[in-house]
Amino acid sequence: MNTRTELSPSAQRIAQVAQALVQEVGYNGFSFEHISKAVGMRKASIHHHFASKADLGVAVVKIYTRQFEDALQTIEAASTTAPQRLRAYAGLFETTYLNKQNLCVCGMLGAESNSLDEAVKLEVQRFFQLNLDWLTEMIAQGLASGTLHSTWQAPELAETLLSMLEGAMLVGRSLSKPLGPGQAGEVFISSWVN
Amino acid sequence: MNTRTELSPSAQRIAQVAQALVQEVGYNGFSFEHISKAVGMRKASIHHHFASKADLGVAVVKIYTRQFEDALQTIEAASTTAPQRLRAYAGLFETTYLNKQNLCVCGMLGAESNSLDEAVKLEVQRFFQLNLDWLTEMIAQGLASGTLHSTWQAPELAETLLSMLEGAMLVGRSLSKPLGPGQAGEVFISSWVN
DNA sequence: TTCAACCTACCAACCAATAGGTAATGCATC
DNA sequence: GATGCATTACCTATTGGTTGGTAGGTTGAA
Repeated sequence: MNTRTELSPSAQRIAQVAQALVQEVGYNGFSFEHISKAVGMRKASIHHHFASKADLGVAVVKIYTRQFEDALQTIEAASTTAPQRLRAYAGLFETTYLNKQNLCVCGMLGAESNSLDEAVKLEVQRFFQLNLDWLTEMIAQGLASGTLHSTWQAPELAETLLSMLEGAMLVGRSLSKPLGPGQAGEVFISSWVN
Repeated sequence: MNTRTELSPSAQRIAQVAQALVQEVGYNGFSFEHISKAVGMRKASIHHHFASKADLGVAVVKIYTRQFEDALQTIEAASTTAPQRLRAYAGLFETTYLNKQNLCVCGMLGAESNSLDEAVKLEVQRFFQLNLDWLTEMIAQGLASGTLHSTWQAPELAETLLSMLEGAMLVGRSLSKPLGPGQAGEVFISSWVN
């Protein structure tokens, strides 16, 4: 299935609502009935657009991942140094959190990993790997050019940063913190910048 | 309800199984029927020990939190410097993860926060606050005594470290990483140790 | 130009399975 | 004989999903 294949307007609305529900209550926390009410369409019609819940889940993650990819490209275009880019990256998570203390779609699904259909799980995996790859490259560039300093290698730093941002959303929501992963990101990133 | 009130052997087994299920598939991912099968008791009998799912959830988190408190005391008794203690702390998470790539009970429930009964949510909050308080104190001691160095204050460092450990479990599970939060913890902690 | 064939979008009604939870009862043992 | 533990049987609501159908638009050949 081509990610760029555009969905019908109805399908888009459904996917949008589904994404919001995943971020709010998780994959196991919502049903077709919830979506049905939110979009004002009968359950059977939801099934017309997405045959199964797994199909819907896959679509949601694919769209989310694509948007993230676009955001990463925008960051690369808008800034040049690694510190700038990493801070902008952390900003993506902060922005998500600031909206109703939303979790990252894949953070939520990652937690629920074990109860997801294989296809959904795979898409979530792809999202994380994509993020790690991008972060690793940015950090490696920073280390090589001297804008970042650490005794650790880029891959470990990338994984640690991503973990921290995901975790900060989770902890923040639990404690109803007004601010999210932005601060944690800054604490971490600043330790590599001289 | 007194946390120290001991549960009957059956209730303990139920709570144990429930904890494992929370860590595996989350609060919304299991039912009384799952527990029933695992402990070899009828669904109605589970209800005899825990009137509602929320009651069971509260009990699980309370037990988990108590065990964590014990572990923190053990760490304080077994080591003296902040770096040692923080590394042992990260070790708690690593140990959890190494067992079937389990998530922290409260990491999982924190993600599902929005769909939890208030009582469960509150217990999860208590767990996180307790962890933050302990970490903050340990880090503050380290900063004061010179075994740790950072331009940041103890509370921010504590929150960042906790977030990172929680997040690392989530990301690790999603990518089926054999190693969990231990490495991320080390990356972070080592940046404060000279 | 018309008409049949074929789409897409949507719907009411229904299905079996599962959800959390209740009631009444048996059976120990203290 | 009350108390604690477990059972069978049952309840209602909800779950993801299916069936059979309608309404409206495209298409393409006669």
